Parts: sequence; structure tokens; C-alpha cells
Amino acid sequence: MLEGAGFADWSLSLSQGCLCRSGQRLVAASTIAGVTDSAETPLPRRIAHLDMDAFYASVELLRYPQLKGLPLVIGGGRRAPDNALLQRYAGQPLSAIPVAEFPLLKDYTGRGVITTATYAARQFGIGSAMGLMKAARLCPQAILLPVDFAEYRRYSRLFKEVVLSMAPLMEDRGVDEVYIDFTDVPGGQRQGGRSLARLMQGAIADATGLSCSIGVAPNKLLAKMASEFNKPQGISIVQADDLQALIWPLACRKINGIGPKSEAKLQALGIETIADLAARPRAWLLQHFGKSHGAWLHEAAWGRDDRPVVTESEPVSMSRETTFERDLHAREDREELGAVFTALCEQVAADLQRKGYSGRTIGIKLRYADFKTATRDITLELPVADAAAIRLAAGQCLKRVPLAQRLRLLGVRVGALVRSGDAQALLAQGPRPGTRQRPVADPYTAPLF
DNA sequence: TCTGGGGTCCTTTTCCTT
DNA sequence: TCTGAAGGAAAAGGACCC
Repeated sequence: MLEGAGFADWSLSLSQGCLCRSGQRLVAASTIAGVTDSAETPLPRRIAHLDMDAFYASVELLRYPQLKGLPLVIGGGRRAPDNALLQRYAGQPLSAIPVAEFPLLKDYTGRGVITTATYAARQFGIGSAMGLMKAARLCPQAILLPVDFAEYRRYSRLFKEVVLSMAPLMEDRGVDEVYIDFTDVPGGQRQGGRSLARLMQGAIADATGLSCSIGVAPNKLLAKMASEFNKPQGISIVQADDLQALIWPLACRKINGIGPKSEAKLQALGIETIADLAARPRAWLLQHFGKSHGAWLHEAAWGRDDRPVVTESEPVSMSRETTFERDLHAREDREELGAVFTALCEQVAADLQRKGYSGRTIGIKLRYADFKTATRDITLELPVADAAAIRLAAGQCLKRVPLAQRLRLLGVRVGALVRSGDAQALLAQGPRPGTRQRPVADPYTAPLF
């Protein structure tokens, strides 16, 4: 929430008004605001969102500068050509590998999607999440690189270290973005946050060679939108009273949390822009979107968001899943499926043990040939982290799911995580009282499919 | 013709206990 | 033993994000 300062009062007075599409009321209301934020007036909250520019592609271009400007596609998962050229050119600088040596999209066969595509590739109509085979028809000459998460994580750690060295309150939001609380950082509110943002951009560029965009606003919701305004290498400051001018003209989809489904529903109701959304009475939104979602939509449209910057969090679940090269059938491909299933359990177990967690809820995920998804899970009395126990429980789940249709994906998940030290304490205590008793699982060796 | 993998959070339904 | 209500936990599905 934009607590304290005039903004909260301002938005309240606005939301109580009856808005009309003409905007007359909006203009009138904006005069009520009177909120000015001079450089010397600290706000109760000044939150930044930092987003690395075209992160994966930029990291690849640091290694392979010779590919700059060429249509470049990263993706394909494990099936992407694992660069044999890295071995062939071992010992030589990567930048010396001739462009002609790189694998081309047209030579790729099999499943997989594009994780990211450079601007030069996008010009051919290629975009993230597109199937690689389709992309190959649109731009066969594009260079295809495998996703190298280890390398992206390495750069991710680098830029986050820089951020933390300048502002200690940072929320990790994935490999390429963070929220940062500028409020109490010395100089963090100078020029609305622009000074610190500029310093941060420079320090990150020095440390990594990469550029980023930063948005600074009174809360996370607005900061996230602001960081999109001037990409790449942008800095955008959104003040409380910029809501109408900068936020309301945007499509609803620009709100973090409104995805394709919500957008379609909003459009069907005649709501295109955030201004349209803000103009709908709160009660009307509650009626059409339910209590929780409706209230959130209303708050978001009015730029209100009181979520704190969360610097530490515990994982809730860990999972592994895989899409097969071809659709498999439970009966005809029983052995292959069994082997994949066991491997997934072992991978999750290894992840849990490496990170020091155990979990009580074991689940499976199946995706059928028609892309429909089914999940099943079971909650055990006590947390586990070993492959055999996970496989045992996951095998139980497997018995509760239809297996007539061919499968394209299989996954294993462990949830309700606790730190393994705490798990030991739970084991010593014995089963939790009041937990629902489930039938005991079959032996580990029981056939799965 | 296609549509990855690893997460979080929320809602609805189902199941169990009292 | 059956029935029904209520509350809570677990299960299932879905939306969304990076």
C-alpha cells in the first residue's frame, strides 16, 4: 500500500468517485491529488524493479560476439544440439569459432520450444514458446544454441551480488530480475531513485558486461511496469500521480498477474486498458471475477500494492519432469516409462538432498498426447527425501490415473517441504496426530505401469 | 503442426472426522 | 448402523511467472 503519503488518500477519493470513460471525472480527480514528490521529499516506499535486458541472448553474445546481429534462437531443451564445436575448438577462444560452424535451426528435428530469440530472429515472426519446427520454417537460417542454465545462473549471481552490495533489501524473482527496496538506501530517493538506478546500471555493466532496465515506483506492481517502459538500458520513475498518464493507457495484460486467460475474459467484457478496468466499480469486478481476484484487479488498476520486498523465502516444492521424444504408451512402452519414472524420482531426491530438504507430499504429473494434464498426489505421515520412498509414493499415485492414452510428459514432485534437520525431529516424534490415514503403499518392486 | 521445465499461488472439489 | 451437517485437510486443476 502507498501508506502514509497523500497517494493513499488520493486514490481513495478517486475510487469513491463514479468514473466515466470520457475521463472528465478523472481529470477532475487528479487535481485532488496534489501529490508532488520533489527530490528532497522522501516517500514511505521507493521500490525498484530491475530486469536484465535480453538476458540469455546477451550472455551468449558475451561468449560468441561473432554472432552479434544474426538471427539467434536459444532453446530445444536437452534435445538441442549440444555444441560439439565446443569440444572441437577446445583450448581456443570461443570468439574464434567461425559463424559457419554453428548449428542452424533448419537442421533441428524433434520436439522443443524457443526459450528466447534475438531481435534479428523475431523479425521473421519467431518468438518465445514457439515450437522449434515451426520456427525453422519461418527462419531456417537462424543459429540455434542450447540453453546453458549453468552459465546464466553464474551471471545471475554476479549481478545480484552487485545489487546487494549497493542495497541490502533485495527480493530474488528468478534468474534475471529482482525487486530492490530503495527507501532507506542513502541517496536511494534522490531524483526519485534515478541516481541510484543509474549507479547500479553502471556497476552491473562493469561487473558483467550486461545491461539492465530499472523502474522505480511507490510499490512493486508499478515498479515492474516501469521497468518495461524504456528497454533496453532504461530507467523509468513512476510517481503516485503518474497513474493516469503512464499506467492507465496500457493494456491490462501489462499488469503482472494478468495472463492470457484473464485478458481474454476482460476483453470479452469490453475492458481493454487499465483505465477501462479502473473505471469499473469494485462491486462489479467482485461479481464477475470473484471476491479475491476481483478485489485484486481493482487494487491493481488503481496502482495499489502493499506487498513487501521479501528478502528470504523457503522453497515450497521441488519437481522434475520430462517430455518424451515421442508419445509413449503405458503398456507398449512400459519398460521405457518405468526407467524414466525411476530416474525422475532419483533426480528429485538428489535435488532435495543437495539442498537439504524433505517433503511429505509426493505427486506425479502426466500430460497426455492431447496435451491434457493430470496430477495426483499423496501426503505421507512423515517427510522423505530418498529416491526409493519417493518412488514408492509416486507409484501409488500412478495407480489412480487413467493410462489408456499415450503420454508425452511425466513428472514427479515433492511438496510440503521442511528442512531435513526439522524432518529428523519429526521422525523422532512419530506420525502427526490427526493426519488422514492412507492405505499403505505397495512394495518398491511393484510394477508401475 | 505445434506447444519446455521449474516454480508459486489460488479455487474448487473431495474426503475424512466429529 | 444410518444420516446429515460442518469444518478442515488433502487432492486436483488451473492461471500465471521466469
